[in-house]
Amino acid sequence: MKERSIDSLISRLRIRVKEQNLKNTSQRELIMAAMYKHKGHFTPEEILAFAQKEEGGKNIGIATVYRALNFFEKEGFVVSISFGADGKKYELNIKEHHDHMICTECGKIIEFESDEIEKLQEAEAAKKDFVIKDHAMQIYGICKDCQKTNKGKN
Amino acid sequence: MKERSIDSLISRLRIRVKEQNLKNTSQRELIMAAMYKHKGHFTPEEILAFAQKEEGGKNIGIATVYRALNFFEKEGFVVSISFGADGKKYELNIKEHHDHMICTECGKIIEFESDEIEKLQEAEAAKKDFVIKDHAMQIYGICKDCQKTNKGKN
DNA sequence: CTTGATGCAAAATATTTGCATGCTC
DNA sequence: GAGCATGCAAATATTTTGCATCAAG
Repeated sequence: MKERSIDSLISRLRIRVKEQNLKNTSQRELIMAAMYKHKGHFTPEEILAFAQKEEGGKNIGIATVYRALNFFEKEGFVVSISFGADGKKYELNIKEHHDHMICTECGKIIEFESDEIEKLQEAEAAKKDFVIKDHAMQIYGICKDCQKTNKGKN
Repeated sequence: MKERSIDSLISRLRIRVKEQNLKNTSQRELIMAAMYKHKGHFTPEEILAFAQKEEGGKNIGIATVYRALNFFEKEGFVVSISFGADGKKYELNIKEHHDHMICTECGKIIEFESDEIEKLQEAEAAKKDFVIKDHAMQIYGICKDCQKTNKGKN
């Protein structure tokens, strides 16, 4: 499971910004750095809180987080995942593979990877002349722990 | 690609309702029937509009749609998918497989299925002692049409 | 200096909830 | 009849936007 370093992420960010004749800002980089530190799936509000704890991030506003996340998502730095009542959550896209099992009882997210599935995805995409930029897979079900506690259901 | 009939869906709904000592209502059934007719991915507002066009659905409220969708999702009748700025969309879960390719340029959703991926998902879940109830897979990228129109990008 | 980005607050959306009343069972 | 579900409106929550100002290039 190869991961990118924060440095390579930031430099990729700067490249993408430059390519589009936009301006680089410390806020956007702080938001990315904050997401890098707190690996996982978070709401924009949570990401804001993390970013504000970063050096120099005291007064970042929520609007900036939304703007940054939308940009990151468009550029493929971030993926969003939504499940049930939990709303939309964002995660830095730093892993080679990107798949989740989500427990519908407790909301726990288990990550996994499969090269075989990856290859089959590429094969399916090729059939439809579709160029893959990113992918996400969610398996919904009952995790090990909840199977124990939740016998009589269904 | 086997699909359930609307009748089997409604009867499954009634069973789930009864099991939980809830009460069956025409609204919930109308919402399900409306989703069945308009196969695809829709926002709660869109689903409301469809349901209101159903016989006897004139004055269904948006709150009822949200309540129904939350119930349907909890019970596995419906899956939600969220991508980029498009917000959360719901789809009746009537197909055996449930996978999507989403074009990040035009938002088009291409459906596909793969038994092999299905089997691998089961294998992965087994490794983690996870009981699959449902699954969803999204491949993000550029569709055939947008590849033509959009040469110079990236 | 030009123009994109930010922070703030307001606006627009989306989603949930309280409550009186209607319907199932 | 008892109690869940509904519709409506109000309350929240979420996300976007306008605008004055800041700051990158």
